[in-house]
Amino acid sequence: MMHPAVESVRLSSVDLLFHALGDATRRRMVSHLAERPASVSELASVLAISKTAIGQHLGVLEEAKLARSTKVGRVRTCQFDPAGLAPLQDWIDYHRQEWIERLNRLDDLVSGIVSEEDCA
Amino acid sequence: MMHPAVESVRLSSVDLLFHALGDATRRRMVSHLAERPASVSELASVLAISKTAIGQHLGVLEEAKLARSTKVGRVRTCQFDPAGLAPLQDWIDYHRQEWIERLNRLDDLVSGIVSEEDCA
DNA sequence: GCGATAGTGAAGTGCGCACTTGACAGTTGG
DNA sequence: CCAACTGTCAAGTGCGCACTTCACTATCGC
Repeated sequence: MMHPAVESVRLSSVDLLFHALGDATRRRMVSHLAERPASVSELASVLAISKTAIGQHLGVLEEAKLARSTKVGRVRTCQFDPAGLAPLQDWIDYHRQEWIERLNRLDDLVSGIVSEEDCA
Repeated sequence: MMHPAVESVRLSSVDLLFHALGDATRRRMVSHLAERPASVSELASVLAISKTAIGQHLGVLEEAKLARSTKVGRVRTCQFDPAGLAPLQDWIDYHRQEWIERLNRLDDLVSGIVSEEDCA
């Protein structure tokens, strides 16, 4: 929905994260990397897609700070970075919290009405 | 990547959740609903998209158990359901945990090697 | 009753994006 | 040194999906 020109620049870490994990293949990739680091070829073999595709997904995961990779010799080793999940956790906490505060506001409102009734 | 026929049936709650929250508009919708319940028209006005689009997004959010809605008279009121975030939280916790265990296994391995060296 | 408002259904459109293929460069081991 | 392997780039393809428009029904306020 956003204009492409707007979307291409300055995407928040939350946007990057949700977009990265919104794809089932990338989620499987993360799950695999959480168990152990892996090369591009290994991931391609496990997930049954081309090495090119793995490279593209890896780019997205790295942009979202969910993975890092280093190339030594001809093999690039990818690893999961759990710290990248933090903004996602923050988003969840924020919305849970906002919900709780909303309930509190309702409680205050209700109890206010009740006490008024008590006075009357 | 998955075959359509496979994808259409039996999607896990995690899949539904990440797909639902993978869209920026639906995330804004959730954020708004976390503050207060809203009607379809109100959401359409706030997010500046058609009421039809809101209805479609609402369907996705309800399928993911992130929102509920009830229609009284001609107005449908939508509300956020924070409990729906649980599987997402579980997913995060699981991957954090798996990472920690991986580190522990590495520690064991390293200390094992070190003690062998000590013996030699 | 009537005009205005709230929502739903069907049908279409455009584009982003996951994925492929094919060609290529760098690395390794026998 | 050559055959096999690892990864990357460029260029395409197909399809899912967010969104729209139009038409229609149901409900509200006056």
